[in-house]
Amino acid sequence: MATGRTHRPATRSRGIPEATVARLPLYLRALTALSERSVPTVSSEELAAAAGVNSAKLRKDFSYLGSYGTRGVGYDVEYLVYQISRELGLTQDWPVVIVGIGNLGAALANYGGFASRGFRVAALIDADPGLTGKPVAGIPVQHTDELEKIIKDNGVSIGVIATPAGAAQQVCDRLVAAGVTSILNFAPTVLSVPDGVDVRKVDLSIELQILAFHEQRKSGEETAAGDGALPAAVTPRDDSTDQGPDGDVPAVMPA
Amino acid sequence: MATGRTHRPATRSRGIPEATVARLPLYLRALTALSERSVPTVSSEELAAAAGVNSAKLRKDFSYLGSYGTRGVGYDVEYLVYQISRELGLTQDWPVVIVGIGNLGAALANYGGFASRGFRVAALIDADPGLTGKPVAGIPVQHTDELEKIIKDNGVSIGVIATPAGAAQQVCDRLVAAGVTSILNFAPTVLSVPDGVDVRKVDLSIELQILAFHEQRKSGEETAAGDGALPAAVTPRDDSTDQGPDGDVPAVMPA
DNA sequence: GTGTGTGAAGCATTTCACAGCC
DNA sequence: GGCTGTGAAATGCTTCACACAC
Repeated sequence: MATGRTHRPATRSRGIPEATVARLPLYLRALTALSERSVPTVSSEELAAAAGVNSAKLRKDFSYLGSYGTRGVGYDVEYLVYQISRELGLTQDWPVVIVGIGNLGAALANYGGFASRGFRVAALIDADPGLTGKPVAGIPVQHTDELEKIIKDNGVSIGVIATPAGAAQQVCDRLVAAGVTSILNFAPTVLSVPDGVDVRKVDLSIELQILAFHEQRKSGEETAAGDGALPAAVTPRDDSTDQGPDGDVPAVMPA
Repeated sequence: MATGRTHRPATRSRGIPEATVARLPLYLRALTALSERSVPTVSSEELAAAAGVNSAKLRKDFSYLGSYGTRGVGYDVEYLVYQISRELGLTQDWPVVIVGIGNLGAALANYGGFASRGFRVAALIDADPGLTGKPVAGIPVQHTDELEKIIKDNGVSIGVIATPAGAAQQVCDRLVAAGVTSILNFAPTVLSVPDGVDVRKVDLSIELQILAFHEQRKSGEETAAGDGALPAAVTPRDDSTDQGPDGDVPAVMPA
């Protein structure tokens, strides 16, 4: 439906809730898989299960994008893939630089999920001269001295920091000064950036700590410890069909 | 699905809100840094800045743990480190196995943040016989066939999956069957697990997509594209002093 | 009948703002 | 006087439940 009204409805100018934005990539991944299997349409129930959320949430999320479904039928897979891609800005190609080519940086460089989703690794950068010129994932590593030039020549606006914590802020400052306005930070440090620059962080040890917290309460049954503190015991968290944590948080990659 | 019951009345009594749990590791990291510099006390304002959140939120978070501060003064650094560590279950040692020793698995094995935080890499596991016996981060890789034995012999309850997406569910099933009850998943797939098992996921391409979404609206403006319509705004995001994207909810999940 | 789209209700989290203790 | 701890208000997110379109 589109044609007629397209008003961006309602949702007021602000747009789409952050929580919804964080789930769009999940829907997109599930839809892409369906698309590859040539499935023409899906119901909110099926898609929700594939994405690991519940259907009411999914329908609500989609309602912020517009009315892209057909009552009594479901959603057209291809059409939704396109709409979500567009909403996320993936119909354009984003050049990305990865700074810090250690184990993690190399893992990121090799991550296939980039290219397939509108991202292109424009350059790999490391401060170690010994790495300069050496190819990683087919791309030669360049020295940090070139950072500013690389950013400018390639029109890079998204940078990934995979350096040790001690170097992160400095790298961040240089990226920002060179024009980067979105940063994905893997270093365990809080980065400070000027207004207008977005930072998202992924911290492996934080995720593990959160798991440890819940793990601790499972075996500990008595609840008691101390005083009445824990809730009931065994079942700690919730219930729904959701799998994702996400609401936001962290994020990922495979290798 | 799930459910039958549901609603755990949740966090009632002493239960700590998920959003708070997700921030405790941040506070702990900031406090550890202060501790290393031998700083004896901090105010909520200072600590909040170091952790990248605002002070009201931090005080509220701490209020769920108890009254560990001193009015007019602030918090005792060492004491808080201890209390938070205890709350997170880090005063005990958690053996962890990493399955899938590709670039990412190797990066995780080498990640120093583990050992320093109550986690111990008990074993590295990979399906490639060519890797068996080869040391990574000083630990010899073991073959997948040994998975169940390793889990049991070491009393492992937390597993990290860093395999390709196609192998993830299978690995997950084996981990769970062998007794693992918390899983950190780096593979871009939704895992299904029985009730009582927590899964957290980290997905790099999702994080990048979220950045792309915001990036798009910055320069955006012209926008147009197609039919839809982006809102107008140039500056969409944010505001506060927080750095994390997080806002979101974190994640745990049962399944 | 079937499954979407969405007000309205229900919860959770954040922020405010100030009383209370040092 | 300074800074914590916390009710209460504000905001944001999720779930419910049902009218409506197909």
